[in-house]
Amino acid sequence: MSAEPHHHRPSAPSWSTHADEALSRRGSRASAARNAVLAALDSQACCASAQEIHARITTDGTAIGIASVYRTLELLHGLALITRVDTGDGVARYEPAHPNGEHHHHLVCNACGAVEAFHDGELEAAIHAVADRVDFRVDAHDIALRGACRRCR
Amino acid sequence: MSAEPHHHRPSAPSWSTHADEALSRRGSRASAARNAVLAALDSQACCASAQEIHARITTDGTAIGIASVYRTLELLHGLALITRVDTGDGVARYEPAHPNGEHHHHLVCNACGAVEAFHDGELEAAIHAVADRVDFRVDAHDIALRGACRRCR
DNA sequence: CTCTATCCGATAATGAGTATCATTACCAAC
DNA sequence: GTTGGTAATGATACTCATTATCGGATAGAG
Repeated sequence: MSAEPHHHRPSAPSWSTHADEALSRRGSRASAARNAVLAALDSQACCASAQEIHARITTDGTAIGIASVYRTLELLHGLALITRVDTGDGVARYEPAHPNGEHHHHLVCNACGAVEAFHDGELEAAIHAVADRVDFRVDAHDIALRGACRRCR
Repeated sequence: MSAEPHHHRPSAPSWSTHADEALSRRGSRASAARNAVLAALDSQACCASAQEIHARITTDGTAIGIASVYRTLELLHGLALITRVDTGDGVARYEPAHPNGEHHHHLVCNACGAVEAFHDGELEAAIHAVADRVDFRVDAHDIALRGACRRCR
């Protein structure tokens, strides 16, 4: 296992480095397709669909098959390295899952489909309280608030 | 606004009656297909997909087209008479939305796909607090807790 | 009863996601 | 450096939920 490169770049604890390591540990091999998907995920602001990710990679000059995007996303999701976000339009979107458990939830505009992120500590606390109370082992939670964004209101 | 019928029958304030009235008010016509879908929704325990609803109606001896099920669900959803539940398996499920705003959320088993319902007042309160704080008009919220049900744990 | 807007059901089209499979390429061992 | 086992790739065929289309049926007002 190679040592972690302790660079002088504070702005990039880089989720993709974390993901890369987890994949290596898992015995997965590096490849152009996988690197491109990791890089795309790392640089996206919020969630993105498989096709959006593929389009961006293609635009950036790397030609990879759409199947590889789906495969990589499935693999990453299985390892809990990315989170699937379902906005209700029949398209799965994904975003990096940070190892410290830090995460956010989404505001979905019913009119234009825009997605915004928010975080709220009390909401998280309420979720955890419920999780302790039910007869169910809760591993994750998805919350979406739906309505109208500022522009569509 | 008509008075709420204060019957001696606590088990049947009947959502479908409420839905029927809302549809008539809207100028929609009654039909065998629509009635069958309303009845199916009214009698289901939790959420059901379009195909499940269609299968049940067919089994019960009424032959209607699958397109009518989708059409009716779309109409009802547009009037906020039903709620769409997305469990992440690419299939939309629906359940009656009760006029008093009473609703529940879902526990989804990642292993077997089972869906259970739960309700929690504090969670609702936390949601409303967030809704007031964000720059977004929040009309509805979806919450899904994912993990393993008792049998799959 | 007639007329017309609405709804119906069968089916074709759409589109996201998955399975298949021959080929390619990583990488540990030699 | 070469090699061999095997995972990964990409093109494409496929599945399947959902939507669009369209000719015919029907509710329900007048």
